[in-house]
Amino acid sequence: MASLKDIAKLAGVSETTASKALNNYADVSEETKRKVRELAEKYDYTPNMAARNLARKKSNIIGLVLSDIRETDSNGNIIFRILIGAKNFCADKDFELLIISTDSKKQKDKKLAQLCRERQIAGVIIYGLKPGDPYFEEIAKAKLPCIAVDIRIKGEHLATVTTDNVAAVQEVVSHLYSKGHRNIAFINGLKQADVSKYRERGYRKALRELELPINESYIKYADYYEDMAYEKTSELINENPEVTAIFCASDLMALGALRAIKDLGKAVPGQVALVGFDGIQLSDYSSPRLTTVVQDFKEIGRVAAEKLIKMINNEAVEAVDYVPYNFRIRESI
Amino acid sequence: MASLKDIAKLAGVSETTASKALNNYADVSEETKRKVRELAEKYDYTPNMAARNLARKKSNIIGLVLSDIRETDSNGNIIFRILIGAKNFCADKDFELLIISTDSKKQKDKKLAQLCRERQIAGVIIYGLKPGDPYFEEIAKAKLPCIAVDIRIKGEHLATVTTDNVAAVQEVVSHLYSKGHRNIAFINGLKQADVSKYRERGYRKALRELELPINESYIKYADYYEDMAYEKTSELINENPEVTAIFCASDLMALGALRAIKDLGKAVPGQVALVGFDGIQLSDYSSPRLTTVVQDFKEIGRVAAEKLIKMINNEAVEAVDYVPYNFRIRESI
DNA sequence: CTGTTAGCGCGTTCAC
DNA sequence: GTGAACGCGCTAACAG
Repeated sequence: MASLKDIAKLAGVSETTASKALNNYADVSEETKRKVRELAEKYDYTPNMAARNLARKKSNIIGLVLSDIRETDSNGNIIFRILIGAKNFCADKDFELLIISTDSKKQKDKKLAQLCRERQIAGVIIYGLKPGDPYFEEIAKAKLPCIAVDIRIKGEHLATVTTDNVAAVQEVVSHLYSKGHRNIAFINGLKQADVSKYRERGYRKALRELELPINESYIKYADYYEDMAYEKTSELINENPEVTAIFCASDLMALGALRAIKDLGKAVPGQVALVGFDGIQLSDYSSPRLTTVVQDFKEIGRVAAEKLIKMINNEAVEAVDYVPYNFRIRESI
Repeated sequence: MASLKDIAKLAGVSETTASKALNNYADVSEETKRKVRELAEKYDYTPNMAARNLARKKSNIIGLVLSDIRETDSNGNIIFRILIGAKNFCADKDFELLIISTDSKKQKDKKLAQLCRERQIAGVIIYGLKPGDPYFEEIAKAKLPCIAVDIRIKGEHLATVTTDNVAAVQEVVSHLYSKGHRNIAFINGLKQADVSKYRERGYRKALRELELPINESYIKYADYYEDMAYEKTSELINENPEVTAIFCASDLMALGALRAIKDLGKAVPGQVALVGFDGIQLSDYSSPRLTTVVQDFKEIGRVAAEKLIKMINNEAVEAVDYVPYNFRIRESI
């Protein structure tokens, strides 16, 4: 409960001097500094950040904007990992990370800019926003420093952090090819999502470079739902029994695909090789254990926070940062 | 960027009147209120919470204190669910939820009270603190309103939210008994943890009430680690081949136990029935799917936030709240 | 009903 | 080296 005023009084100096002493200003005698600091230590003094930010007209708070979170989602872990990565970095830099959870409805009630003003937020990291969400447009227009995870938005105050989806998928497909597969199908996620587009781009590019024909009936969209992936996979295999490998744009969909393949009486990896994407915990516990592209979400969160803080400090940053992924080969291929 | 001052100026009234109008004070004419509110709406005015809290000498911020979080932990999801539950409730009550992540080292550097002062935190929810952590003692002594999840700490400013572990385990054991099992073993977690104590109490109580002998060699401690559970289970079964049912104090340990049982050439549930605890996502994906006590972590988070806010408002609350669990019977028994 | 004064806890000129 | 004065954005107590 000790305030700067208390410490100043105890030290027999003005608040100004006490403040300067604690902030290590050059124009305060060592003797005074020592005294003030001792007292501060003794009484567990800690500056009130809100008051400090108010006075400095600055803020050390950044927001993590999450849209439509469902705690039951398999991606709960993904969000959590991003959160931890960002949080840890912020802690190191004496920044505060505030979670802002919204949904499409809430976004109509209050602008992001208002939320940020209300909470003194200097910049935001966004994850999970869908095209069409009100914030989506607002961010592009506003001048709020913003890092978009997995979404490409262009602008002076905007930057992106993501996994190199194109390269990752190319690596997957090439590896499948090298194992002898020639009929490689693709269960993609929600068509509108940016990541889906890039993953599909990687798939098509890989096939072209390998001089394999692109069979449009080999591409299905299961919107990142496990059950939908089950259905689409059944469909796929019934229509194209010659398929020997399936790449899914998420592990959860791969799990759905796995069930479908088994239910069709085919063996994984014996008759159909299966690859997922994300590297969620479940992928390591299925049987067979899933070969997948492990994304480093914690690092994504860290890099996002790092870039955002740089932007807030008016330092230049790259428009897009790619965080290394890890193609982890396990039992399903 | 519009401030109260701006709105007041535009409306041609004093800041005070503008403030009163926006906060719906009775002693402001409807006419003035309307005018001020219109302007506020027009310019997207939102009060700066930090400044408001400063002036009111109150805070609408509560902290969620998390210790030693590892994003790779299976309990990442648990923490996340608690977080969402608490967050949603806070959002409804216009409270802010701030995550405070610490570890045993950090706890030595800065007291919890300091962290809270720094961030204007009115009260905290703690989860995952271990006995011996510096904060543990501090919380008992300090006067900070505090809700401990899964930990019993007594005190005026303290309360607990948890699952009724004793009852849950009794239900598990009784059910196993009703299925004909008489040799029921127990893989417990970290002996020092509060939840472990209560789960063990439930186990012993159930056996007593069923008039089954308590065989101490049926009780092992695997500290909530999957690998350790694997070893302890192997040990258990080798020493006591007559065991036909094993209850594990966490799903993750149950997964380790499952591997052990299979590796020993026994079938689940054919030769050994297996029950877990927690209801993590993995429990629903193992084969066989795990029978388990599903804890409602989101609700735990919600109740924790609700109680804490009541305490902050000086309302009376129960010392302990039990959040309903769900004994979910699946394939492993 | 409205405005003046004062202050929350802190940082920043700018004289002294 | 030091401190008085002022302001950050807002609210509370009190006059008018």
